[in-house]
Amino acid sequence: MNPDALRGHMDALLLSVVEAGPLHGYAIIEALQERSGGALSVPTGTVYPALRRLERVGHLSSEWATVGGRKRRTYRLTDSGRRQLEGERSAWRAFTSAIGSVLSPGPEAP
Amino acid sequence: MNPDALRGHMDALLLSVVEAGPLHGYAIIEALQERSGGALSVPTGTVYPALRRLERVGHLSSEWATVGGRKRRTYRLTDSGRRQLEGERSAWRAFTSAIGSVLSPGPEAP
DNA sequence: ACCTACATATAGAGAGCCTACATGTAGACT
DNA sequence: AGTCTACATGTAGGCTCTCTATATGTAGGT
Repeated sequence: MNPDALRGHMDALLLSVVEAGPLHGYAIIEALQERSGGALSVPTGTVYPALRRLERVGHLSSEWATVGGRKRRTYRLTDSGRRQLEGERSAWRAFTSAIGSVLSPGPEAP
Repeated sequence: MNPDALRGHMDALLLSVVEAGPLHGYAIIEALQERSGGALSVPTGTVYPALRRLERVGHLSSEWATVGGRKRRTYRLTDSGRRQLEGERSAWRAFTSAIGSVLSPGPEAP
């Protein structure tokens, strides 16, 4: 997967994964990989800063927890984040539709 | 359309538009807009450098022409570009599939 | 004279994703 | 005891692409 292709879609991915329930960073990375059938291997250096960014703008909130002697920062979707995710989903549909119509060869079926 | 979303998909778009036949930059911008139903308004400052880049790596070739007193640089898909376009299309399918499966809520249908 | 459409190009900014590196715990295996 | 892997978070710096803004010039209409 070309890294650049993910540009601008990372937010949607992260928000979508924490939608069902709170998750910590490491689990988010695993969930991303699992839900994409192994196609998405997003490095930690991408995910952790992105999560902080999403928290900074209010789409996520976080709290520390200690499980089995390990510290986890668990992220939760805020109301703002939920609205954002809705927007991201419709933007995604518009995006794929636009690119798809350019990429698909031949005349489109009416 | 969020500008960042196009990252890494510009090449596929440009190659796809010149697939049917040679076009010059300005016409490529119009074709992009038309074929996407108006969704894609890519600025000249994006397209012209991108076309030069694609020529530099060998996916496009260009030649100057003068039509109605105006100079045009007309781009044509090379063999390398044609192969690249094929790869871009399958990458696009993989990409939408991966993101889509993460974004779509609820359990997927088997 | 002025404005719009056509046509190409470059400089500089901005943002975000990646590679590497740094740090530390828990548990399994040798 | 020592080593290795999995778990877990984080930062610094680089890279590349897209965008904004600007520059330049022709053709044609009003």
